[in-house]
Amino acid sequence: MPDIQPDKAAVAQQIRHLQDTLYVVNGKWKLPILVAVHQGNSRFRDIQRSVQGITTKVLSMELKALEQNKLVVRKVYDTSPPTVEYTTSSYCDTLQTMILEMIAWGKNHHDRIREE
Amino acid sequence: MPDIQPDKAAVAQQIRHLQDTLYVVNGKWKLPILVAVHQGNSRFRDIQRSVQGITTKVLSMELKALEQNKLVVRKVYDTSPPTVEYTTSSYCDTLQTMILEMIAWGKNHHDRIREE
DNA sequence: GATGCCAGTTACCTAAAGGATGCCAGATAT
DNA sequence: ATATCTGGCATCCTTTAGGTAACTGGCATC
Repeated sequence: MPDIQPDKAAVAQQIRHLQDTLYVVNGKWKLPILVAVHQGNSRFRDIQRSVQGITTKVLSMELKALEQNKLVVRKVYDTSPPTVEYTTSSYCDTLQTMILEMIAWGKNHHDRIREE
Repeated sequence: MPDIQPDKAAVAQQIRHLQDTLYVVNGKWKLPILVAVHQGNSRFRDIQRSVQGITTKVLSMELKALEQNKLVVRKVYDTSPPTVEYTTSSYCDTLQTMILEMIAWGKNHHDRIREE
């Protein structure tokens, strides 16, 4: 009976939330793509050039996934040839502080590694 | 000559920092494990029970990787049988705000998904 | 009229991540 | 005495992420 420890349940809950986030932004590329798009790269090739090393196939797949998760918006303009524009959604903005934290940590970590 | 756009370089730099972070905490399990350990689960089996669904093999591998990245500390006590204790390092604390942001976002995202 | 740009798609392949199962040895609990 | 706990390791297998390369079809440019 005293086996039930409420804080263990709370920790488990936190871990589940964390895993929900990881599920959406998993992989090498999703967050870098979001940053690139958010910073104004709206065209497919521009994004590809910003995110060093990504191939067209992977970028195409990742953009689709991000669109499904409502983080980016894809608009096609009926020009000739058709123009495609990617933008980040307002929902994507809710990720901003998290991403900024990750960028800051990465910078700090990089400096730290170089010191060794 | 006017091809060089300084803010493009800055964006590229940010993306690189982000990728450095992703490199350290990549995969399904590393951050959940860190949370579990940080919250006081110091024994192997306790961690395994906290991080739902992880197998001993994967946990063992991930703990080694985290130890190599100086995020967790492994101590063996010379009892019989030997007791093994995992704790988070002080360096790991620098990840805290980032992780808290991720947990918060995951919670919010989960609620948002359920509304649909 | 050949080349290159755009926004991708398709097919194929490899490496790595992750999962399933079984095992060990000493100790404690039933 | 036997069942279970500890901290893992070894083996085998499946899945998936990601990479390579080639191609498309309209338009513009050289």
